[in-house]
Amino acid sequence: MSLYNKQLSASLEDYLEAIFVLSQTGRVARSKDIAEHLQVAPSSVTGALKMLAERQLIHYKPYGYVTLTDRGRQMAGRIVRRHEALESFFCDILGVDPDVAQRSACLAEHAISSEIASRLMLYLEFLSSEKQSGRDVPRAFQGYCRQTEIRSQGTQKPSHT
Amino acid sequence: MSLYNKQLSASLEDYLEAIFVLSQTGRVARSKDIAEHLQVAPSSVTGALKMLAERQLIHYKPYGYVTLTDRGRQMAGRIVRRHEALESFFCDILGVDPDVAQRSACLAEHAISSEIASRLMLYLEFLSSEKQSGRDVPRAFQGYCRQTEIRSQGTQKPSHT
DNA sequence: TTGCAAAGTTAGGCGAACCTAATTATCTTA
DNA sequence: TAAGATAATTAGGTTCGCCTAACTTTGCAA
Repeated sequence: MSLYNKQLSASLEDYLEAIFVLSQTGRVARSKDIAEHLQVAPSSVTGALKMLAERQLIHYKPYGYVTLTDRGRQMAGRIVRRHEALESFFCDILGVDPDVAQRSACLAEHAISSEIASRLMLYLEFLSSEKQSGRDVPRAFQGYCRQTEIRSQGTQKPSHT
Repeated sequence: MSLYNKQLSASLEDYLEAIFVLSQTGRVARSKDIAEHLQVAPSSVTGALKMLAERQLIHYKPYGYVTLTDRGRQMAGRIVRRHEALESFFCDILGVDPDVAQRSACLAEHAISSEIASRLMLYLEFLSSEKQSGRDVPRAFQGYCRQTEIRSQGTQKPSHT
């Protein structure tokens, strides 16, 4: 009846991801850093850390440093890879503004199943291999987008600038 | 200070979408139908309908039928198109199980920006046009997936069946 | 070494979104 | 047309995730 196997909410996934990311750049993840990274109040972090500790995803003692358990690092890694795959797809394939891509990836990473995540990674790999074979799909798509813009020139409603 | 322009939560978007979908199949969307469609208790529907009415997205009177306003239909349409684009991408391009694709689309539709949504639709269009020109990218990807499966045959950890 | 600033936690409260149970309204049909 | 069935709403409660304010702990500097 413990929380050990209960799956994480989107919010807790964000905390776990933040700890992972911060652990990589600086050496330890402090509450303050996590709070800043996620733009929440420090007291919200405390609550989240307790939840993650109950699930044995982090080592946590009040007033102490936060580190990931093996389990936690594994799970955080999955989330980060998911995020990166989505961000890369939005930005590099769809050609969306990097900042927008980052923000949407942050939300969508909690929404897609693991089956979709792994397929997406494979798809990105596939497009890379295609490029090496001289078929640059993203580039062709860029061209298609430009064409479409031109084709729809006259059909736009007039802008108010 | 009204809610008119406040943007919808994921949950309210789901209700709006359900009303739209139900209005298309049967003629009117009853509370009961919405509740069944979204798998929530009828009393939850009542609360949501009040919120949507405050935002002038539906016509709602207690015990009466629910219909979309023009504004509501417009917004619901955007959500549905988003959903369809995601579902199609997951299923037709990535080759994921239709049921899984449907479920993830339902969640991800609330996560992606409108810029990404329109780009994704354009990308699907692009792949169709490519197919007509004899370049079937999804099919090539399928082949790539099969290859990868074969290549990684020996590197799998043994299954316990 | 003490004493203050910074960091972290606890306490208490709020809104969103759901639930169950009880009540009210509407519909149907005998 | 009146009663019972069905649908919808209200009332009240739970959980989650956040907040502010007050407090405690820690660490650094004089």
